Amino acid sequence: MIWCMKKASCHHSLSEPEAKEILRAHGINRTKVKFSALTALATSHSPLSIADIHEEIGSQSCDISTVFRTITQFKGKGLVRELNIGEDFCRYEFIKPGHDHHHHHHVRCRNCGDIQALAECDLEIFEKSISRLGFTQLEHNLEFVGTCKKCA
Amino acid sequence: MIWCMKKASCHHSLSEPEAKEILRAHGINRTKVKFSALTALATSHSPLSIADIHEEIGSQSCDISTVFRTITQFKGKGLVRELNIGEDFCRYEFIKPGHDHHHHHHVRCRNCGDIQALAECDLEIFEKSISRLGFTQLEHNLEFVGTCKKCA
DNA sequence: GCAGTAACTGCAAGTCACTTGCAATTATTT
DNA sequence: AAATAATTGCAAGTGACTTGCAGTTACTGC
Repeated sequence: MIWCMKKASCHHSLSEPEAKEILRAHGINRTKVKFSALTALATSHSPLSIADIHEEIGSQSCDISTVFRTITQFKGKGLVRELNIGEDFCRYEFIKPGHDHHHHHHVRCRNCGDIQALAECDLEIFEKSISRLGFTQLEHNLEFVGTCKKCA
Repeated sequence: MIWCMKKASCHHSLSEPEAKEILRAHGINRTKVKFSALTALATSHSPLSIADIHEEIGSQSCDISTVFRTITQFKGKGLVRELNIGEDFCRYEFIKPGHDHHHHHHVRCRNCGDIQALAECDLEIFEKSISRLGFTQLEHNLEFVGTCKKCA
């Protein structure tokens, strides 16, 4: 079980035709909001909040409720992973279809909010023990909060 | 790094004089609400939500905002640990002063909501790696969600 | 005990993330 | 191009949690 750090979070380049194909393949209408939200998520270096995405799209160009609905849809299609990093809102991370989304966790600075991704994790040891309790379909959520160099 | 399960969550018996002494020692006035909240937390077999505690005290006998304020105070004094187990509210766990509060995590059934505590964990390996990034005062939060036997 | 001070409380209103109903618009299908 | 289905803006609604304020209660020093 090796734990090491990655400098950047998962970041994908996403060409326009690629984005449109993803939407089509998932039965999502190709509207400006869906396209912009997908692109924002795919090209971001760190997980985005709904407000971040709304901002990115252009907050006056669309209603925030539409962003909420869009992300709910993306989540349902497996296009994003929802993160809870001890903030009072969720963040979302793009999962590129076809590419193995390597499961990982994050460290957030409690002061400046900077988020860094950790390398892939293997918590099978835990999950095996827990499954002996009779639990199935286990999901785990492991997040760290600390004070980063800049804020120390 | 050994992971094993405990059947029950941390549960303490707490005599009335003991409870009163804890409040006194922490500079908290001994009111009915503080006393009842402390006792409810200490004797519970699983982490309680604010609504749980309010219920326990007697929902008509005190305002829920008072419960929020009480728990905020307890948290500030280190009497409770706040848990986020993927619900849209927090749960609180009593930390008995003087007794080593062994750090542990939980499994929650996504269906019935049952929560079970896991044995003490040692995530020092992780934290050492993360501290090499320059992060200090690390806290981590690891929670599992699964489907329990009854709900499978 | 008793007055003075500080902590606590109920109530009502407010915040913030997130949801929902509805009617109008836009994308996709045929 | 018409029919159908998905998407959207707007406004109102949840639910957890917070806050201002004025009245009450607990603690402190005498």
